[in-house]
Amino acid sequence: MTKAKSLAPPLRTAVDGYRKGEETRARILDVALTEFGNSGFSSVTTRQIAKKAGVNLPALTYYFGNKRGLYLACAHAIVASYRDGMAPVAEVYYATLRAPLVPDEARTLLKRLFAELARFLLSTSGAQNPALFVQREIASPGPAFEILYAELWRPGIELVTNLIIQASNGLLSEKEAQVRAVLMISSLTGFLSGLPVIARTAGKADYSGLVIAALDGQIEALERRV
Amino acid sequence: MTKAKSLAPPLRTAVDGYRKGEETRARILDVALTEFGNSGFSSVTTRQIAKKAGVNLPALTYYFGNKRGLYLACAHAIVASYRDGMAPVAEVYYATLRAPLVPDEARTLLKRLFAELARFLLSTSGAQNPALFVQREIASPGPAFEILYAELWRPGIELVTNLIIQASNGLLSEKEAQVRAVLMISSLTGFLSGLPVIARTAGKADYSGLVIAALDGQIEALERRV
DNA sequence: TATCATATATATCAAATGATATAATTTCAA
DNA sequence: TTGAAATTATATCATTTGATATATATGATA
Repeated sequence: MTKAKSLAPPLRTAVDGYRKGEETRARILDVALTEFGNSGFSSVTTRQIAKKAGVNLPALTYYFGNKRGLYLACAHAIVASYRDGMAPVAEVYYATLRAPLVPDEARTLLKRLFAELARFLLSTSGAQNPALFVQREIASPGPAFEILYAELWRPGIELVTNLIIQASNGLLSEKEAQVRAVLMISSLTGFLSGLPVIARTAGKADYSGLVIAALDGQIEALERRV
Repeated sequence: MTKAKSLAPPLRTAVDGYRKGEETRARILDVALTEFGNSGFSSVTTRQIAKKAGVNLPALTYYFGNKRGLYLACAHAIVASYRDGMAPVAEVYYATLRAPLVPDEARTLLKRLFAELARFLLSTSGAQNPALFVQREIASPGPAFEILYAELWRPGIELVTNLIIQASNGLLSEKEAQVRAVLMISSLTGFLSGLPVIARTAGKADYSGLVIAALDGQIEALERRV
């Protein structure tokens, strides 16, 4: 019964194949990340991507199956990139879940976490904007929602919520802390979306310092009293 | 030379015409606001809108010229809706620009402003989500960018920046205050985008109280010392 | 160098989509 | 009631778009 689809392309993975092929694959993925990140799934045409990547249309099919597959590959690449970029602080996650923290420790960890995140997000070189990609997918779920939700959003919110609760010395309920977590993270990604618009009037600059300072203020202001 | 395009449809406006026509127009606009707001310009097809509005395809052309025209009409409707919804606080805007304020006054005004905004945004009934519409258009400029930027974004940021400067008793520079303004507003709109996802785990609820409390905390924490 | 898997290119398809010409119907005022 | 303006419906077009069949070229390896 299993009709062998004899002509189905081998669908290059990231490991096998010749060197040049992998380069092309990477180039396509790179362009796709930029385009999808800036404009979203359905605004971008496969032809646009092919053209900007300097390949012809069937190359996308050859390497990624179809448009959706390419989009999913972008999502996976973003998850991996976050993993790498946030590795220094990732350990914090597990540390937090293991032992309870003194409020001031939690506060410090929160600050470090957000500083790292802000730096990572604001530093992503060039036109590529993974945060926008994620934000869009969360705001209106598309093909990559489940991945990004499960791999980035949920664990991120959970970690921050957890730290906020501990920083507030238990003064904030789970729900209150969660709201604050979402607000803080959203403010960062939202800031990134607005950045080109801000630069429009205020000029380009390195905002990471200012953003981190503002976030530190927010963290410092978390409920303290017992 | 001016060739009279004799057959060009009159392009119904909101004022003239028969009653039933205006109702149909409103119905189309309503559906468009929902669909565009949830999925963005290019994800939504004119057929989808026509179907959900219970009209046939040429009706969109008849009332709005083309897809882009319909999208722009949505943007204008959103601007008008904000104007109405925020009218109670709009006066604050002009008051602020006229006379300088004592820091505590500015703080109070900021709180009132954000409370009103949060209530307005979180209360928008049903599936319609104008904040998402605006956010998307700011993040990746489309046909309605100029309108929304000039009518909502810029004045909003300016007002909040202004108030923050005054609340901080001049301790914060224009740029610092602007960053904080963008962060605070972004956190709100970002929260809205995330709301359906939050409800996924935490259940539906009225979050406006919690959000307002969190924002109040942020405002309270603005630099005070002289 | 011969050979075969890998990679790129050409040409084309079918469906979806925005838009329009045009016909039928409805509404309201005279 | 009637007639013109306003509204709704039908049928159809031209592009765009994602995708594929298929041909050619390239690179590794025996």
